[in-house]
Amino acid sequence: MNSKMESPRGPRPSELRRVPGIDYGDLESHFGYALRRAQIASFEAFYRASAGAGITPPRFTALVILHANPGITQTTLGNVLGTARSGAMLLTDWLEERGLAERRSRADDGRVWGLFLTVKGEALLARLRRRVRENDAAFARRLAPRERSSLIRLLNKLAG
Amino acid sequence: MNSKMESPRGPRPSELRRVPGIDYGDLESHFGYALRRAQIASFEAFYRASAGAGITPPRFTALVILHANPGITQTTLGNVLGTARSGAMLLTDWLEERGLAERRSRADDGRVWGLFLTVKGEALLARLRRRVRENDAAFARRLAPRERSSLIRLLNKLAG
DNA sequence: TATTGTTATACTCTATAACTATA
DNA sequence: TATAGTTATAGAGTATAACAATA
Repeated sequence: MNSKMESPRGPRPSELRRVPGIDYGDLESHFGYALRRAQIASFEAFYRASAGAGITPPRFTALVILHANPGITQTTLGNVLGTARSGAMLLTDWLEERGLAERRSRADDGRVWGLFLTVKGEALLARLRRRVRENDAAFARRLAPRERSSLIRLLNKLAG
Repeated sequence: MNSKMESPRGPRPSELRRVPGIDYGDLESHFGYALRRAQIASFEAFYRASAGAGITPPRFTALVILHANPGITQTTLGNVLGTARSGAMLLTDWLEERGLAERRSRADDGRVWGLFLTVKGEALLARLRRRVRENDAAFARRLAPRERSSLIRLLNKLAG
């Protein structure tokens, strides 16, 4: 791991742990609140796994998508990530500056770039994938095996 | 509802819907990704319910907490919301400027404010609570009744 | 005309650090 | 000394709008 950490400032996952003596009202019965709490907990787990590489969840998603869909355009990447074109551009810049991805011009359409992971990008993804998976598994260990598959299924059903 | 909408710009929940023809790799099997997708979907539902009032999920949480814990301090509110003191301050300012909450000095400790909802704040909370609950229920209708209680239980177990 | 990538700009959220008043 | 609130500042993320090149 590199000892030079990126972005020591800026938004990191907050704690959102229970504060003793506080009455949370009916918050616990809301799906929105329960999802928010669980997602923040999972963010924490992710950051522990990817600390030092500067890889956030959206960036990790971009690496996975580029690996599985070589030659994808920036606009499509933005659609997958749910961001505007300009955001996909900044993300692509970030990856390219670090030599993780590259833009290649495409003969069939002069307007678009095809995006590809570099060898370095593929290597980082392979390393991260292992650690993220381990961390995801460790995080999920709070549940019984049957509960885990049940939760994934329910979440995907809920997300539509 | 007021026709004057707040913050027409700025971050709103993005879509993050499946893009046809894209290979998502093993993203679906990650808890982090499934949680993120489900949470964004629930954000969308929340924003539909609270559109126009400028109430975000953290602000709604603050209203609920202030209602259930009258006289709470800003620092404690920040702990509940998982934000720094300065963030709790800005949130309190926002609520106070709109006449939803007020700061009262406390005789026992000159350093702190006691925070309270105003009559207007209580009224807004009552209205929002109904609509948020309805929307939460509509959102959850994608699941069978037994699945809903199961999901809430699993999420809370996961969040710790 | 419509779309892609780009650039410029603005806004929200939230963190850190230093300051003041009080404990 | 420690803590609450405050203020100032900075940074990340992301949106909108306008522009040039290409379809």
